[in-house]
Amino acid sequence: MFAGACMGSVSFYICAMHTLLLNHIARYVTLDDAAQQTFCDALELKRLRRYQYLLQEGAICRHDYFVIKGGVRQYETDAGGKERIIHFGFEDWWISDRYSLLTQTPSIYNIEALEATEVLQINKDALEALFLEIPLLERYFHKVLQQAFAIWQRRILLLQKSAEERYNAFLQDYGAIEQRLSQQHIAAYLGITRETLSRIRSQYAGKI
Amino acid sequence: MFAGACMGSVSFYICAMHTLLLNHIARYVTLDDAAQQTFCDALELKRLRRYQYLLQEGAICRHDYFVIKGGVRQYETDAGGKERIIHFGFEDWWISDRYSLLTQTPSIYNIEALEATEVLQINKDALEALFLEIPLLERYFHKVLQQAFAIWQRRILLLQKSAEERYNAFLQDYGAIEQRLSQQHIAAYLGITRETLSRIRSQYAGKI
DNA sequence: TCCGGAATGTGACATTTATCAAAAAAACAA
DNA sequence: TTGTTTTTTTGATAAATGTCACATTCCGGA
Repeated sequence: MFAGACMGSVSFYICAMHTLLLNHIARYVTLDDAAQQTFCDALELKRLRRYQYLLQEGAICRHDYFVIKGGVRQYETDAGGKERIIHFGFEDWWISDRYSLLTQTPSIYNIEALEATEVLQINKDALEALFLEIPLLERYFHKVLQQAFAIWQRRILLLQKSAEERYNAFLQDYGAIEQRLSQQHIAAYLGITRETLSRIRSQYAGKI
Repeated sequence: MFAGACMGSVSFYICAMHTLLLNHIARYVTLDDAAQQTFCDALELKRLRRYQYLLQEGAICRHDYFVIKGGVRQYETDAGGKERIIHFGFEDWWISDRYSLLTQTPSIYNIEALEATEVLQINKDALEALFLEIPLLERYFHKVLQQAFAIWQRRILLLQKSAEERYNAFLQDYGAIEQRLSQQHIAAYLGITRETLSRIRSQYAGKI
């Protein structure tokens, strides 16, 4: 167990499970050991089986989640029962319902594990408290959000284009995780039906 | 002239043009007078006539802009010459090409004044330097970005819905600025043609 | 006031995508 | 393996939206 591995001398409080996140942070800011320790202390590991929820519609989102293993999807179920995926989260990605987290109102989204998944979660209030203590930490989260924002801006442009263009862009951006997703999830992410996606794909098969 | 009004004793360095922005900041964090002064010193006023560009395709975006009067649109012109508006900016909104700003690569967007407009601009590097000096300032920008992100998340969901639903949501969210926009700009924002928008609107006329 | 250009509205038709139904293929469990 | 369920593919058809052409309205400048 990870918890066990964390016991013992002080130097072992930072566990293997934290390294992915600490490396991620190191790409943006340089935290000293004490700050790393303080931050890691606020993290909690959460394991999910496939189909298990990280967040369910109607609940208030109180955590930000960093995926260290596996993958999740964040989706809305509309009045007609159709699912629209607005975001995926795989290794090295932060995920949560930012709107619910910000306003502390019930979420309209579900976040569900696509496979066996492990995330590190941090409580919103705990994180905000840490920002006061460690300004560099806020700088990290700010930078990560800036990057995410830039990507989402691009996505908005994409959603205004044809089904085929969206799929091409998806392959470019998410080629690495394409094999881990079902067609219907890709379609739900692109805002098209699985039938349309299937037809686009079969066109390609002919061309290649 | 504003510049003139700013001359004289030290207590007048913060000008009328800054109050909208300072009030905006005050809604998120509390800056002391010195910090306000330092921040305002980094700002520059820019006036635009209608149709004038704040940013042109191909240029590297080096500023973040806060609109204090008037309005702008941020749009892409695609290969077929069709314009897609990804964002508007009116009073009390920050606007810029976050991707270009972040990566310092040429922008694919134009930002153009829709009417006579005044913005306060701040240089990216100057702002980052200020973040080190005034951590609360980074907190403010982080919070503003969080809020913008939440709104954009919602927009992505909307873009996956029907033309009519998008228009309804637009009226809800931007009812206040609807009269200041032309139909074709609204259509370009919603990702539909102006003909389709015109037809949706004429349906309503019948219902009311 | 009138004129000319831009924006908006309308109709006919084309294209894209969704919907529904069912078959084929793949994944999974006993 | 075999049987069962889920996912993907395929076809026929419907609905939504786009395109093109042109009429109408709106608006600012001479």
